[in-house]
Amino acid sequence: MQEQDNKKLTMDDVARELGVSKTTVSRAVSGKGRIGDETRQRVLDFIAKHNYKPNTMAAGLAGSCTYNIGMVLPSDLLFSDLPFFPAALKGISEIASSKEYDLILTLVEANDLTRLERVIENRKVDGLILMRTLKEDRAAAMLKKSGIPFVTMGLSKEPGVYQVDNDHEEACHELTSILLMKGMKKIAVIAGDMNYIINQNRLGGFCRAYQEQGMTPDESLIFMDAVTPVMIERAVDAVKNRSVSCIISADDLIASAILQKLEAEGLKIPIDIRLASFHDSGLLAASKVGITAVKFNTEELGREACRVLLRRIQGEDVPYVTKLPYEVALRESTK
Amino acid sequence: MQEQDNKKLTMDDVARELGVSKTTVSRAVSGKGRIGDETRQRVLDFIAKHNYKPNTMAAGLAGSCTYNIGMVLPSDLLFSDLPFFPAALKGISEIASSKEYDLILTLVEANDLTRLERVIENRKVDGLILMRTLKEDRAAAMLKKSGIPFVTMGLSKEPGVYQVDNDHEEACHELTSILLMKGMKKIAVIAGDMNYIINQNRLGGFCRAYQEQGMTPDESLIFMDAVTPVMIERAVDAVKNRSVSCIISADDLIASAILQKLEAEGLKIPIDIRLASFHDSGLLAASKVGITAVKFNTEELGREACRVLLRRIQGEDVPYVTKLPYEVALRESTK
DNA sequence: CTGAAAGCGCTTACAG
DNA sequence: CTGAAAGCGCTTACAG
Repeated sequence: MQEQDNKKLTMDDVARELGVSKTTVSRAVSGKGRIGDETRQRVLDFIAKHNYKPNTMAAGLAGSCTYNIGMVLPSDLLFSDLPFFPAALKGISEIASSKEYDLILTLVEANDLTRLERVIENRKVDGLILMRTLKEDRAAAMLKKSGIPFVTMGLSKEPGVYQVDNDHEEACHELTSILLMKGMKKIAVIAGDMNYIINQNRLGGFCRAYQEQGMTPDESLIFMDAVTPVMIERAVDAVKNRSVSCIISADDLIASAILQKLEAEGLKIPIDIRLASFHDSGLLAASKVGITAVKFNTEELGREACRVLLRRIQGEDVPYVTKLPYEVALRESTK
Repeated sequence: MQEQDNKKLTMDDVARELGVSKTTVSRAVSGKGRIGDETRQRVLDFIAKHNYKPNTMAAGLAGSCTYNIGMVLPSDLLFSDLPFFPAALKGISEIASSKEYDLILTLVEANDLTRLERVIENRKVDGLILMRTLKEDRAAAMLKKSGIPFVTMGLSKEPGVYQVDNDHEEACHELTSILLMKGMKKIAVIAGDMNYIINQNRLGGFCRAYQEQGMTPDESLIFMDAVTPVMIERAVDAVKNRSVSCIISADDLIASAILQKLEAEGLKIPIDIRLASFHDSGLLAASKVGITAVKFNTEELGREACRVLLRRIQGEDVPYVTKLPYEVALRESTK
């Protein structure tokens, strides 16, 4: 009780109280360097009892390690793809905090890397997670050059980058294959910002499914970069009189805009047209008919990304690409 | 170009190159301490040209300042009250990064303060923003004891706490008053977790509006802690045959659940019943009828909270309570 | 297995 | 207005 109210204990205090050197205390705390079992235990006991906490700033300066990991998120993703960020964050936070790491969150605006550069140059983090990959990934390129460990959520085209993904390509491939086999030959796709690799992967899986069945997708039914409600409405307009059997929406925000538009046009699902989506967030719960969707465990994606990063920081060998499973939930909307 | 690839410049390097002391460089960089205008300019020019960046760890250790600010969020709020966190985050990030501060995000689970304690004990931040206030605010209490500057988003019952809020009490008071004056005497309220002060404020404003018009709200029409869809459905069930004129929903997630339930029950808005909500997020865009809502500028709330915190960190005097405006948008749902 | 000492890159009294 | 020097609290060769 007494010590709690005093100035914080330093390593010096601990060493003095115990009659050992700072070196010894440091070794006991960090687990690095040779030290007798008994001595280590004595130090550890004392520390636990008196609630000593090493000063991160000092440790960082001396050992160049911060116990911080950086998360980098394009700020527009805060609002689109809504359920993604919170879920991923929760997973990352869980693993990070179990290893005593804290999280520094950097929102990057468009193509402006200054905030990210500051974090790197100030050595505020031991490693980073890029929460989304881009076609022209200047952030990934910069990080690679800087030599700091990092992992991306989603596939990256930069060679030699550690990446964790739900395999959206394969997921969209499977979804499309199923729809095709069910007899829907004319499928439209409405996808978001094609600068995000994830959207490219989805589209890629879609096309591959067609090709594997010896068909070619109708390019006039593929709508890319549908980032505003108006663009989505236009896409639906362009689709509605062409006897399309099904629309695949590249995420739930798009799907819910499509739903509204279809309703406004008086088109019923699955009678007049069918609909399938990615993600399966609460956004679609409002729909009376169940919407077929590819489901991902985004929290687990966050956890895994964080695990991989931590291993990289420790210098462990990790495979470059980790793919996590997905699940296709078939529901009424594609009956 | 040359220096960019070399080891990072240190303050020592700069001092040597310029033929001045480290002290002088430090003063020029920090702006603290007496220094000649001309000297300062020389140093600043050199720094800009050679892209010198002070090492935060070192500065932190010596001057005990981290250039980090902490954001603390109860993890359940990541998913409920959906639009709040991203918007607030964006605002905070904007101000913080304009002052060269980075953001450390701490998710706290239920009543577990360990993560927060770690951030404090490791002195990882210069100050914190509590993104939500609680009835029993152990986090606020702990921070106050620790003496570290912090501000809360939302009102706090702890005395002597700096707080920034949208004045939900007054907002709900105004909303309710308007509804009452429009002749809706029997209003039900469905509110979320009452551990959050914000929900108490909303309810408080509601009751005050009744009292000011010489009436008493019907307690059996006030539903608190409606945190699951099932509870919200039950509340609607309890309301539906009691000729209630309007339901006030304490946030958009609840409102959208209410909408679904009303639709399932075949109740039309505003014919059979009316509805008003807080926030006005995209969640309600799916509704065909416009939903009356109190609107807040959450991004600005984030900005202001961050400004207040930064002033506190600098030791400036700031009023304890800052209230930001709101707006009542009357729409079809309360016609 | 343990310790004395130098050093990480800053800040800040204290002198001048 | 400027500088020499001590110090922030750790880590880590280097010696023993």
